[in-house]
Amino acid sequence: MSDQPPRMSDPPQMSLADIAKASGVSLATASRALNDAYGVAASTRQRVLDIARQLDYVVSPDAARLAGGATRRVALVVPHIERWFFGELVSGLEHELSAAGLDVLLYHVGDAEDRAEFFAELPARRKVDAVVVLALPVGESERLRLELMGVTIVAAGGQSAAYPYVRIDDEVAARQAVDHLLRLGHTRIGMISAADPDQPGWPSLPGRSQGYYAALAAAGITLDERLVITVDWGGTSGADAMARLLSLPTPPTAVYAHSDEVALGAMRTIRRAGLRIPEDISIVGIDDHPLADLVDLTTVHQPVREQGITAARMLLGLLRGDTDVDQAVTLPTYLVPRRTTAAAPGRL
Amino acid sequence: MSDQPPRMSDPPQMSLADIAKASGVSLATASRALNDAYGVAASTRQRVLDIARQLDYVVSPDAARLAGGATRRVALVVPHIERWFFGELVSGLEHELSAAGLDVLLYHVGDAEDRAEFFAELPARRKVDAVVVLALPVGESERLRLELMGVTIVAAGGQSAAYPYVRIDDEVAARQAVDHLLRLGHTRIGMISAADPDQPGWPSLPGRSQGYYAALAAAGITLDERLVITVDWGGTSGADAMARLLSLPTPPTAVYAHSDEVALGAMRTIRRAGLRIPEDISIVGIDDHPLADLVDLTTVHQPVREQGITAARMLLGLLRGDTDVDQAVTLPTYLVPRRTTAAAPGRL
DNA sequence: CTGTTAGCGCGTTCAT
DNA sequence: ATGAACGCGCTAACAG
Repeated sequence: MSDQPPRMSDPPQMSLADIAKASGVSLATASRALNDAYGVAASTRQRVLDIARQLDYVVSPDAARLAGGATRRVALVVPHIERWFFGELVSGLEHELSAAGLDVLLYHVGDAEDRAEFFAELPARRKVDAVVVLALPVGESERLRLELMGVTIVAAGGQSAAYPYVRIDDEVAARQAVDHLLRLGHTRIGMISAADPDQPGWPSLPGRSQGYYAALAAAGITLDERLVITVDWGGTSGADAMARLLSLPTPPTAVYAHSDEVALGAMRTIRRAGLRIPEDISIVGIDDHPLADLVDLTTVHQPVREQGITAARMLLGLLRGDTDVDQAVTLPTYLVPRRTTAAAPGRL
Repeated sequence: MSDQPPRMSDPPQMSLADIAKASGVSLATASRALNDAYGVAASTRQRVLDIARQLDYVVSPDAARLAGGATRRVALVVPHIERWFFGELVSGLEHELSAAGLDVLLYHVGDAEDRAEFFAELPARRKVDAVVVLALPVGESERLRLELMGVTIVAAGGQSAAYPYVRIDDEVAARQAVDHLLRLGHTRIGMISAADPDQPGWPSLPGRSQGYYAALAAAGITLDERLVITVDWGGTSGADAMARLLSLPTPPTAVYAHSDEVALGAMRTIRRAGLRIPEDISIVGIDDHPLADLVDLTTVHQPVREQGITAARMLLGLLRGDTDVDQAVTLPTYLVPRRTTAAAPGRL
């Protein structure tokens, strides 16, 4: 029942007028103080701020917005919130954004249809000051629509359109994975590529395919197209893809998967086929999913939460009008060797 | 205030007044029609609705709220958005809520500190019509704070305080897991319990411990307390706990873990110790995490996304003022036997 | 059934 | 540096 000593505040309704009166200033001055605007004596501002905090006052975003101010809201547009990668990204973004006093609106856009609807509806109502697009390609018309409404946009966990972005270099990550296999002496390396749900057959992360091609080319290995399989994202698909790889006349001695989840599926297929990892077949993924550590999967680590945090800070800077914000950040990735990769059979 | 350079003077922004005029009715009537209120001729309502849709008009939540209406926003208070369980729950909630035209605000409260702050400041105050608390125990003092917001509250993925809830029965799930082990002839069954981060040493899901105790008791097995280990949630902790279990004079022949993630960690320890699963040790988890299937982990399935969907519908009903909404829903769980459990050693 | 009117809480010109 | 007044877009009484 009894709360903390000094933190007693339950007036459900408390308006700017209240704190203005309590501070002995006018509404306008109180407003300016809270908004960090020009033309307020430092001492006055401080007094208002103190009173406001003491009274546990928060401006009503609704009223603020209506009066022409900012909404203090940011929309996160995310394709698959149930996947670890996006959860982690959202976690980082939310942390920074809410610390800055911004509210986070979550919009889950699964397929292209959801997306079209989102971009059609959101701008019309000016519900937010900014939009963070998570690893989602944004079309040109969608971009214009948003731009027109004057909302700031940032891409996190991937690059899209011409927005400021925070990402990793997928091609580099792919090369780190494949080069590792190459170094171990593998020459017959399969790739299980994760497809874009909206564009089956095409990798959703093209860089992760390009890195594979580049690595093979650099090693002077001619591509065997039968070794490349593109499937839906997810473990089950990975398992199926691996089965196809194993049924080849000459199966690969190593497999590179676009993601750890896919790699895990492949591992199950390999083991069920009675083959050993890494003695018979090596496998490497990308992401460094927390479970990768638990299954001893060799993978390429990418800093996911940090991408979210960085994107949030970038956005905050943009919103603040800073002129020196770096609008193109690529975070580093690195190989994490574990127990699913070893020298090619008969080569040690 | 600091917008993009060019101030667009072409805001396709239209108001209720516009659609009222276009429909040849008054503001009030238009409002009533849009809000599905009583006392509007069906024909009039239809006309207004048609015009509104045709003009791609959406009411401004800000103005609506300010004028005393609903915000059409719901807050999701979630502890660990990066974990699969919560992502899935959020996904289900978001889907239903946004389908009903509600916006979703995300409040991530990680540790006890976040939580204290959340409940102290109630950032969601006056911003939402309802809040959904995700698998988060709400204390009495916190409950009072929440109540202060004067909004509808629902608990999803767990029960908390006296709010309407959707959950599974953790004790039943635990019994399904442990009974399975018992049926296989195991008598020495260890438990790796996942602790509440805020209250180390105590299981965050007490029912999952109680089910274990109940199952053993029902089987007439006296509890060996050394077989129960409580660790932080997560795979690494599971691995550590398993190591302790293995170092016992007489290690268990089977292990029941509070979650699949924990079970995965335990599996790694078992395998690294040179023991075979399930020949030497059986292991079972709870959740049916998508990766459980990929590692052939026996577990108890719980419908996570469905809990989110159900909670959302419950909330919608409450908001709508329905009188016949079921405010206490417990969804069923079931055992999914896979390859990590087998008859007790020397008993087949 | 429908129209009129009065704010909701705040940012913003204008004044001073 | 500060204050007074206006209006953002909408819902909620009240009339009619």
